[in-house]
Order: sequence, then structure tokens, then C-alpha cells
Amino acid sequence: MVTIYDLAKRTGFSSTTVSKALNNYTDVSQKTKQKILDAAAEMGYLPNAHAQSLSTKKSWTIGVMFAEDNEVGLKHPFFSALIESFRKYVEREGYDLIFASRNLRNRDTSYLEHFLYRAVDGIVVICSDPHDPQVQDMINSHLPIVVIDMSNQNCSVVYSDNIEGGRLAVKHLHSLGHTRIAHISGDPSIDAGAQRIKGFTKGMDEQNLPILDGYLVNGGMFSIEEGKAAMEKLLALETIPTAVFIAGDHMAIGAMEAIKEKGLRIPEDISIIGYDDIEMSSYLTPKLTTVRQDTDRIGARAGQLLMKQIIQKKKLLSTEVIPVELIIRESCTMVKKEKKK
Amino acid sequence: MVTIYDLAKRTGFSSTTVSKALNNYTDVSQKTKQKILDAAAEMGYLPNAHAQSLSTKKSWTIGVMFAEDNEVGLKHPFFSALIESFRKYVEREGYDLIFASRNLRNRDTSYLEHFLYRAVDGIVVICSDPHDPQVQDMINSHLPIVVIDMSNQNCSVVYSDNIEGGRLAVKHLHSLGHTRIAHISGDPSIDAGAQRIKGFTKGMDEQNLPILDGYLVNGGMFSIEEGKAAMEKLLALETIPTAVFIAGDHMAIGAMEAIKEKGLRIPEDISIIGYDDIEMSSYLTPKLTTVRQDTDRIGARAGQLLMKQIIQKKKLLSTEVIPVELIIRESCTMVKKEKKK
DNA sequence: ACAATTAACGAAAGCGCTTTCGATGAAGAG
DNA sequence: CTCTTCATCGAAAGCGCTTTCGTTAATTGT
Repeated sequence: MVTIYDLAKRTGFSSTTVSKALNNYTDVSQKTKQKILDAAAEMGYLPNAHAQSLSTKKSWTIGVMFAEDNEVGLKHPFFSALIESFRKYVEREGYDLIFASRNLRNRDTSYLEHFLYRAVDGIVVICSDPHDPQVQDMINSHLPIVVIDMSNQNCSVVYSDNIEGGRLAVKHLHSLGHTRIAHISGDPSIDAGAQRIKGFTKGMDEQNLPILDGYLVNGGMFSIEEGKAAMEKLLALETIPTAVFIAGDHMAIGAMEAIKEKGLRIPEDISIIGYDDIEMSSYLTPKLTTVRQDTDRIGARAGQLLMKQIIQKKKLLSTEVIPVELIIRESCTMVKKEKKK
Repeated sequence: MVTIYDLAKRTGFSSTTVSKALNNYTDVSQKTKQKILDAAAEMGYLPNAHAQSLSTKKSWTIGVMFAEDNEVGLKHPFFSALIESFRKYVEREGYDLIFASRNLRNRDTSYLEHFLYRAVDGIVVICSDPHDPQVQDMINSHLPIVVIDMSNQNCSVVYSDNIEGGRLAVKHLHSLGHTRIAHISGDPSIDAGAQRIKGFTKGMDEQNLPILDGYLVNGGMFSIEEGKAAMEKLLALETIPTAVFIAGDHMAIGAMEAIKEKGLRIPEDISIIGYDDIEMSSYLTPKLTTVRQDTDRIGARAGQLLMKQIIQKKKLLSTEVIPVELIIRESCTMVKKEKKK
């Protein structure tokens, strides 16, 4: 490994001057700077990030934590899309991402401790349980942080306009003539779940539609299986809904399974509208109508907010709501005329 | 930030002894060790990774590079599943993952340089172009490395049994009575693409089936769009195949689109068999029969291979082939009886 | 001509930790 | 009661880099 001392020896200058030349200090002449740069290129010099960080207290890394409770981790398409766009943004600013765990070699630590250990410049937490004490610890720490998909926190936050999303969904359904609209929700303990419920009820209110008994079922943690189970509950009702708004595309997929197994057709018998617009939604049969979350913008905005805090060296409280968009595909149709008895 | 010096001051021992106590050296008595540990806990001491790495030359990080040529990055479900299982494995051993870019603050560097700069203990490269000079550079470096989904390299390598996968696919198709079998391949410049072609032709050979003119079409870089385009070529043929083996599930999805748009049915008119078994494959209509790659095993094995090299402090050449499994679902059926003229 | 700037460079301390090697006293051997 | 052997501990150097502050020589002003 070639160090600045090697460059110093080679060029005849001191290590101080070498360091300065490398870092564009003004008190080194153009000539010597060029000599040093040449030597660096020639000898294949590369700075050592650890030494640099140790002395500057800046690591140019950002710690990322995402929910692994549900064991999907990176595999969830929504999460990974978010991380990807976040990564692209901070990368341009010179930051690398580090995925830490809760175990520090042998002993186990908290995420916060791990990030402190790694001396990250900032933290991004994605889609986690708002009540997770680990998340709270990080928020309460002095480290710059931005959390995605969680509302009402004591820190910088960015998330989709979930309420509007819910409204949009029922509005669309109502415009198609539906009145018996059900909602398979995400768990209300998750902010996204709670907000979409709020959006749903708000929308129903606006259209003067009643929420029938049993028409609001908790789909839990957004998984396919839970979505299926929730739909089955709906299907077991005396009068089943003509349309259902489902708080996540994964759950919608499960719901579609349940409907098909029951021998019903989508959208002829039941209209379905999902949430997220993950990639596969447009390849389902029928193609899923859904409300799209703008992962690109969410991720980028989160990156931006974090950068800002890092630069200003202070935690900023701000909450950013990213607009959603209704993507109309094939899973919703006009309500069937009810036969008059 | 509390350092070992703070602990030293607090306990009355030297920083040397503190360090030793923290690192389980044998030449510190049980009593003093306990005192130091207590003080550490009490004062909330955390080691500083950078200082540690600087002095030990070990960073407990692994650099990950994955193909971003195709701009999918983390978003491809196969990639992210791989990374996820890899991460789980190395995490247990105490390593963190770092996603580096090609730009080092202002100036741009190669991946290798960036990893050198970060002083990672090892590198994992996932699903990249085998001819990428960047990858070659890393392979030729002294850093421990394992590459996934690339064959025949001068380093440790793990990939699926693509040849067997191809064989399995045509064997299955043949067992259903198909003879006019086509293959939409991945680009042959990608190892996975080339090998699956080999498996396909091998399988056809074994069943004494001819590969008809135009029945082997290059689907390119495995995207949905390319799969669709490739299928359209097949559909434009004079006599279209009764079954097609497609080298990736994404391409298969595109192919299914093309078939449906043409007004043909799957599997009644054309049987389809994919490759990968990404999550959405089991939720398509019809559910996709496909060759499953064992991402869990691939990722874990890659982790294992990398750990081994790091521990032994030498690069190991080994190539690990992970078995694949045929997942039979609904997209293949018995061939229709040809009408006799 | 001389003092006052300014430009260019380097010594040295410090970042937090590890590790070698020597020092010390206590315990065991004879 | 000496001599060796352990068991504990600490001084100090080193990892590679940054940054403050002082020094020297060249430049400017008058």
C-alpha cells in the first residue's frame, strides 16, 4: 500500500505538503502540486478511507436499516426500489451505503450502536415499525437521520400521500358505480396502514357511502398470504362487496387468488384496486389497477433531506409527503346492475 | 465519544490494558477485566471501527458490486434475493456489506479502487458481464473475491447448474409430447445465457429433436420487453413452436404478453417454461412452470467461499455449481394432436 | 534601503486503537 | 534464602491521514 509518506519520499516534499496537494489546499504551489499528483498517479496511490475518517471524523458512509421483522428484507420490491433510488442519489454526493446488522462480531448490539461504531454520517431507515425502540433510539440520537414511510416522527420523514391514495381509490370505485366497497387494510400499527384506512373512510364519507359491517378487515403485514386470508373473510360475508380497495399490491395478489378460487371473476364480479404499483402488478391477470407510490421521488427526496442535515450538521425536522397516482388498468369495472327482486 | 483512554482514566489502568481487556487477551487478570468491562458498559463505550481497521488492517466489511448496466440494480428480484441471502450469511460472521459506486467524491474511480480505498476484506460481484474489465481487474487483484453467476473464471465462482436446467426444461416438454420446441435465450455473451443454450441443445439432442430454423432466438439481457420482442419473432414464423423454453422469468412474462396479444392461449396453444422462479412467477396467469434457481443456497455458498478465503488469507479458485429444480405449474400441457391432412 | 506582506512549505500533534516488548512483583523451585 | 518462572501490567511505536501553527524566503510598498 502506497501512502502519502511514499509520495513524500518520492517527490522530496513533506507528508504535510503531499496531503495538502491531494486536498487542494491553496498554500502549495502549482508546480509541486503537479509533481505530487503525477507521482500519485504513477505509484498508484489511493487514500485510506479509515485513516481519513479517523482524522476528519467524516466517513462518507450512510447506514441503512430496513425492516426485517417480516423477513422479506431486501426482497420486497417496494423496499428495494426505494433503496435503489436513494442509493443513486447519495452516490452522486460521494456517499457509500452500508448495511449493518445487529451483531457486532460476537456480541450483539443495537443498530444505533452499530452505526456509531461504523461512524456513519447519517442513517436512513426504511419501512419499519414506528414503535420499534431501535428506531426511536436512532431518532433520539444526534445522528442525522431520515425515515421513509413513517409519519409524525421527531425527525425528517418522507412518505407517500397515503390518505390521498385511499381517497383516490374509493373515488375511482365510486365513479364506476360501486357502493359496497370494502377495504383490506395494512395493520393500523403501521403508519401506512393507518393512513390508508383514514383515506378510505374519508373517501367513503365524501361519497356518502356507508362502510358496511365487516367491510374493513385488517390484512396485517401486507403479505400475499394475509391478503388472501383477509379476502376470504370478505367472501364469507352475507353480502359480499362489489369492490375492494387493498392497501398493498402483495395483499391484492393474495386477494385475487382467493377470489379466483371461489370461482368469482375479476373485475366482473369484484373490482380490485391495490396499492404500491410494484413491477408485477402490470403483469397480473387482470392487470391490477392500483395507486402508485413514486419510489424514485421518495428515495431521492430522502437522500436530499439527509444530505441537507449532514451538510448543515444539525438534525432537521421536516416531513415530506410525496404525491401518489392512480394507475388504471383492468381490475376494476362498472358495477353490475343489481337484479331487482 | 468515549475512548479507551477515558476508560483507562476511569479505571486507573493503562490504555493498553483496557484494549487487552476488551479484546480478551490472556494477560489481564479476571478482576481488572471485569472492572474495565463494567466501566465500558457504564460509560457507554463503543469501539471506533475506523481506528480499529487502521491498526489491524481488517475492516469487517465486504464490498458488493452488481451489474447496473441494465439499470435494474437492486430492483431485479433475482439479484436482490441473492444479495439478501449472502448478507444473512456474512452477517453472522460479523461482516457488514458496503455498496460502493464508481465515483469517489469528486473524481471517478474504478470499483476496485473504491474497494481498496474502503479497505474491504473481500468482494462479491453479482451477475455481471464476464467481459467487464472492471470485474477482471478485481479478479486479478489480491483481494478475496467470489463471483456469482459467471463461469470459468480465475477465481471462486458459484452459479446455478444452467446446463442441467436447460436439459430439464426440454426433457419436461418432450415428456409432454412436444417436438417443436423453441428457445428464447439470454445473450450468449452472458455466461448464464450461453449455458442455458447449451443445456437446451443438449436436451434436444438427447431427445433426438431437431432445432428448427429460427427456433433459437436471442432474447438479449433478460428483460420483459426483450422477451416479448423475441416471442413475436417466434410467432411470425411459418410454423410456430408448440412449446418454448425461455431463459428467464422476466422474458417469459414478456413472451406471455406477446402470445396473449396474438390471441393464443397458454398452455393450450403454446406451452411456456421459464427460468429463475422469481416471486411473481407463481402468481401469473397461468402460473409459470419454471426452473428454479436456489438463491438461498447460492448466496450462502458464496458467503461461505468468501469467508474461507478471508480466513485463509489467500485467494481460492473453486467453482461451485448449485442444483436447479423444475417447478411444474400451469404453463405447460400435453401437446395438441396435430390434425392429419 | 528597509519594513511589511505574502507565498510556500514542514514539524508535530492528534484521531482511537493494537501490539510488541520490557518491567514488576509474586509465586514456585531448589 | 536465592533463582527462576509466571502472571499482570504499561510505555511506546505504529496504522495513514489531517490540520494548526510556525518558519523561511520571496515579494511588495515606500
